[in-house]
Order: sequence, then C-alpha cells, then structure tokens
Amino acid sequence: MTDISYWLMKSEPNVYGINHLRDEGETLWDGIRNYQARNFMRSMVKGDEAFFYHSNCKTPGIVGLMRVINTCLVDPTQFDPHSKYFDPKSSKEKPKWDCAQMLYLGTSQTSLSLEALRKLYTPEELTLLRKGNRLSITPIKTEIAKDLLQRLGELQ
DNA sequence: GCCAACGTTGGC
DNA sequence: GCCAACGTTGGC
Repeated sequence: MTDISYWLMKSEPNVYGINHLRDEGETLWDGIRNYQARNFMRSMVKGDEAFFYHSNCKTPGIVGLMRVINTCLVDPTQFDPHSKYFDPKSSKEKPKWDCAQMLYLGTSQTSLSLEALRKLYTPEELTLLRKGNRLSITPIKTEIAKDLLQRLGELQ
C-alpha cells in the first residue's frame, strides 16, 4: 500500500470546465499535445487524485477535485481529421498520444484563485507558480496537496 | 545540431 | 488585445 500521487490539471472553463465534468461524471482527458504533459499523465496511477484548474479565464484557479480511474488509453482525437487535436503524424499502429480517464470527485465550495495560491505557496512548492510555466499537467508534492485539500474544504 | 521563424499558452 | 515565455518546425 503506497500513498497516491497528486496532480494539477488545467482546462479552460469555456472549453471544458468543472461543470462539464460534474455533468458527465467522468471524462477522457484528451487533447494533450505536449510531451512533458503527456509523460506526466502516463505516469499516473489509478487512484491518484488531481486538482482541476481553470485557466485562461477571468479568475484562474483550482475549482475542484478528480480521481484517476484509468491510464494510458489511446487518445481518439489524434485520428479524427475534424478534431482540433488531429495529428497526421500519428497512426493506429503506433499512436503518439494517450490519456487518463478522470472521475469527478467534487467542486470546492470556495475555489483557490491563482492570486490566493501565490500568497499561500512559493514557486518552488507549486510548479504552477513558476515563471513561464505553461504545462497543463504537473505533479503536486504530497504535503502541498494535503494542505490544498484542507483549504478546499468540503466538496460539493 | 544550430537557430530563426513561427505557433501556443495563459496571465493580465 | 498585449506580450512574455516556451515549444515546435524546418532549412542549413
């Protein structure tokens, strides 16, 4: 029995926000086209938990929590010519992109804005806060994750 | 392998 | 809309 790992995953609320996930219950985290982010997602293990972060919006921040329920599933959007995530260099024999399946665990009563996060943690503690960070998937240190969970309070 | 040009992310 | 900071592409 080992401890689970914690992650932070960004999504734009006008593309796929926490409410979309709440309505669907679970989702394939597809469309990741950055190798570093993909590799982080590949290293996820069933049972890991991830903070849902709203990016590129009025008030960016952590808004909810998810659980990893499956990993390394082939990302179907890479084969779809109509998809924004279509990758002509990928093939069904040798898919380039995969994704994790995420389960909705809840929305935090009070979300933790980026502004609030900056006051709570240092860039060393939270990769998200590092200058120029654009990675949409990053690991979160367990101690920081536990603290975040406390601050997020009861999930709805 | 170098690097200029271009594309993307995402806060502000 | 601006723009800093990356990541990717492709000529050489």
